[in-house]
This record gives sequence, structure tokens and C-alpha cells, in this order.
Amino acid sequence: MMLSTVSELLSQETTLIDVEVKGWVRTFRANRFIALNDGSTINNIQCVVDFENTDEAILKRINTGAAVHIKGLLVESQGKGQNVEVQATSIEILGDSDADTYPIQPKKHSLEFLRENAHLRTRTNTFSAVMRLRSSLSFAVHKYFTENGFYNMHTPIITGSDAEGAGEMFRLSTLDAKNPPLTEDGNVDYSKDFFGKETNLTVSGQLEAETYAMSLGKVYTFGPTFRAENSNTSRHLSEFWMIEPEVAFMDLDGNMDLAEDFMKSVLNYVLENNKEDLTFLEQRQIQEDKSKPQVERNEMTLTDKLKFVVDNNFKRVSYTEAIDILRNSKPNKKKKFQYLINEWGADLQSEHERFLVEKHFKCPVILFDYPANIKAFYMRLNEDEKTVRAMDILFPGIGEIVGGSQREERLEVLKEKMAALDIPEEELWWYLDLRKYGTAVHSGFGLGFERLVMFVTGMGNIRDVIPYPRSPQNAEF
RNA sequence: UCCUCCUUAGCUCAGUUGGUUAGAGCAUCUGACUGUUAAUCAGAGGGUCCUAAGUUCGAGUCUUAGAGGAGGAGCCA
Repeated sequence: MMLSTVSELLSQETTLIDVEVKGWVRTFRANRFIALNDGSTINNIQCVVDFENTDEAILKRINTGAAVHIKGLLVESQGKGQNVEVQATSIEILGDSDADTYPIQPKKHSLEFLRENAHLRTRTNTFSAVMRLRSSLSFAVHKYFTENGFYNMHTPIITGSDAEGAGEMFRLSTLDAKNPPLTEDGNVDYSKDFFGKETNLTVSGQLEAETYAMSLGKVYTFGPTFRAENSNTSRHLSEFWMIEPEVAFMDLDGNMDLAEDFMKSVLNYVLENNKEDLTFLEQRQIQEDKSKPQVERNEMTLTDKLKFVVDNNFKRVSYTEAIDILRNSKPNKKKKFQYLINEWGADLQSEHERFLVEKHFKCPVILFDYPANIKAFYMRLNEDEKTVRAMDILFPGIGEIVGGSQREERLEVLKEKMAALDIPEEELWWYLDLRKYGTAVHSGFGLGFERLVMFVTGMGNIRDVIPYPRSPQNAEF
């Protein structure tokens, strides 16, 4: 007799066969019905215990959370909740679970409580569904790029560059924190440190990815990224996973096409391959919405929202057009915005992005050609010398999910930009070399993987879509 | 980092104007029942009211400080 997963048993079409299954008890009802889950699917298999002929000591140990090994006969269920069930002939307790202290009870728990029990929270339907979707999305990312001629590149986690231009970095050091070696002018002497220089955890693999794009053509990285910003929001993490494709000979229009096609492809993948988990999360969201005021409720169900993104073109709007729309918008005229839009050049705040996406266009929006002074040094300067070939994709509920640009390929322009921002050329000599030898138009973007998972699962807090979230003041587990 | 709110049983929460012995549902334990779907019924146990200081005859309730958490803002992905 072969061990089966719950998923295999539930899709088994022939009954009256001997089966064997291992998993964890979700509930044990009426001294007779075990709802067993092994992670292979959101659904449980019902195992029916012949309690009159089973040792009472065993029955007492069938508690929520216990690991059990069940052998029996797969039969059509007499009950209404499931098609098949296992008529148990043998029950072995593999691992007990003390009902008095086990934190995951067969009842609704708050997400905050489960976050404190992150090592056990995937034993709930919600988190197992979220994490299966996360895994599936990760596969869909690699699948898309591989099938479209991209090479996967592993950019370094430890970086010697502190000019990646994407935020505060975590310093990495093996020096004695209490008594570090000092230079003559009293600063910490990093030449004595492990790498002989100051090193940090990466905030982006983009610059390194550019080097490979300029030889392999189409590359992407998908790895962990670290930001030491003290941001305490439901959309930011100190450690998160980022997808960064980089393509030679591609301009910003091609970049927008790629990003849109990529997003639609991965969403399509989970729509086709994760129906059960999506359906569960959709029902969960509907239940959650019932206890919310009307204005905060979701206008579309989860799968409708995903289908809407897949089926409709993203609205492409230049920054200049967006400013015009915002300047003439009702909330701006009635002074409802906290930050009023008066003139060209203002940075857009979340309230403006939300207005454009959720109220004005009611679909994903790509904003492009931003003012040069509010964007990073490596972005391609337009002929107007005021704007750069940058683009952000804004999603409903999430805000900015993708940020990308065509990169500045002209050596002199790039050098001027770096000088203006006090970025030393010695730091990025290798990055400048790309413009010296065989430079070419190239573009890429970054996509925060967790924000994608949030969008797909409908979870409102980014800490609930990554196994062990790292955020300021929190690195438990 | 800023603003607002929260912290009472294992969990989710009530707790009136400051007033005797702090409550409920779920969970747990005991018993009954046994084709249930977060089973049902009866009973029982379970509290440093986040911490510290203060006001008061008297503080879960008021004041101050601290810790932790949530929502929003900024930074961004």
C-alpha cells in the first residue's frame, strides 16, 4: 500500500481501495471524524474512526495539531461536506499535540496573533493558501522568463558598492563592535574588516544585472533584497524578494510592454493552477468585507480583480498628463488632498496614485517620463533635459508595484549626473565601463515579489505573505 | 521618523460617572451523546486588568513615562 497525499485521495476516482495517509489533525468531531490535512491542498480528508473498537487511549490523543498515520479504506462519503472519506482501520499517533497549550485552535484567530506564531501559522487555511500561492507565483516568474529567452542571474547578496541608490543599507562587518580598529582621524578602519572595505547587504541587483544584460542580452534576478529604512507600514519589509529583469537593446516602451506582459502571465498562471486556494481566499475576503464599512469594501471579488488585470490593457500616462489630470481633479479643487498639486515637478504622493488608479482610470496605470530630479541617477535623460525615461506601474490597493527605467547609456551624461549627486566615479568604475565599451540602449525594472503576492492573495499586510517577516524591531524566528 | 488608536482569561472581546467578589463567547478539562462539517448538551477550572510611578478614602477605569501592537503618513518595491 502506497502513502498518498490528501490531494491525491480527494481526486481519486475509484473507491473501495486500501489507502494510507499521513498528516496533521485539524479537528476531531464527535469522537468519530478526523479532518486531516497534509499541506498538499487546502481541503481536508475526512477519516472516520470506528471509536467503539478503538483504544480509548488512542482516541484521547487525536487532538488538533497531532501528526497521525492512518490506514483504511477509501469510500464514498455518507456526509454532505465531501465526496470521499477514509474508513480508518489503523490509527497511529506519530506526534502528540497537547490540546491545552497548542496555540492554533479550531476557531478564527487574528492575523496579529498568528504572526506571533509564524512557525505554526501555515497550519491554518489562510496561511497555507497564501504560501502555496507564493510558491506558485515564484515558479511562474521563472517559467515566464525562461520561456522568453531570459537567463537567470544570481546577483551578489553582499555588495561592496554603497551607491546602488535605492535606500539605507545594512552594514556587514566582523569587526569587534565594542572595540573596532580606528583610523588616524578616529573613524572605524574598514580596511581591517573581513573584506578589507566597507560592505553592505544589497538593496538591488540592478547594477550587476546591467553588466550581464550587456553580454547575455536578456537576464533577470530574483532574490532577497535588504533595506534598512525605518519604515513601519503594511507595505514595507526590511528583507524582501525582488524580481529584476534587464534587457539590452530595449527602450522604455519595450520595458513597459515586457512588464505588462509579465504581470499578466504570472497572474494567468495562478488563475489556472491555484483555483482552490484562490477560491478560499476570495471567500475569506468576502467574509472580512462584511465587517467593514461600505467604502472600505472591495468592489470586485479576488478572482474577478485578477481577471480584470489580465484582460485589460494597463493605462499608460505620462507624468505631465497625470499632473494635468490631478490638477483639475475634484479632490484637488476642493482641497481634499493632503498635498495639493499646483505645479509640474511635484512628487506624487500615495493619495494621488490611488486617485489615478482607483478613481480616475479604474485599472492598472503605468506612469512614465518623470521629472529627472525626483528619480535615480542612472535613468535615461530625455531630449527635453527635464524628464527621464522612468516608469512606475500602479496597482489598485497596493500602489507602486513595479519601478523601472531605460538606463542612461551615454558615458558623459552619466558622469555629469553622478558628479551632480556626489557619487564618486571610483565606486562605480565597472558600471561606467559598460558605457565605455560597446554601450547600448537597455532597460529593466524591479518588482517587489511580496507586493505581487499581496495583490494575488488579497492580504492587506505584507508581513502575512512572507514566511518570517523582518521589519524594524522584529527579527523573531 | 511623525500622527492616531489599542493592550482585561489560552484566543476574540465587553466592562456604565472612579465604588463590594472583573464578565461573555470560543478553547481547555470532566461527564453525556454519537454520521459530524468551527458537532451538540450539562458542569468545572482558568486573571500580576502590559510595566512603573502618581492622583484618590478607593483605580481595569483618571494623569505621566516606558514597552509592545495596529492603522495612516513619509521613504520605496
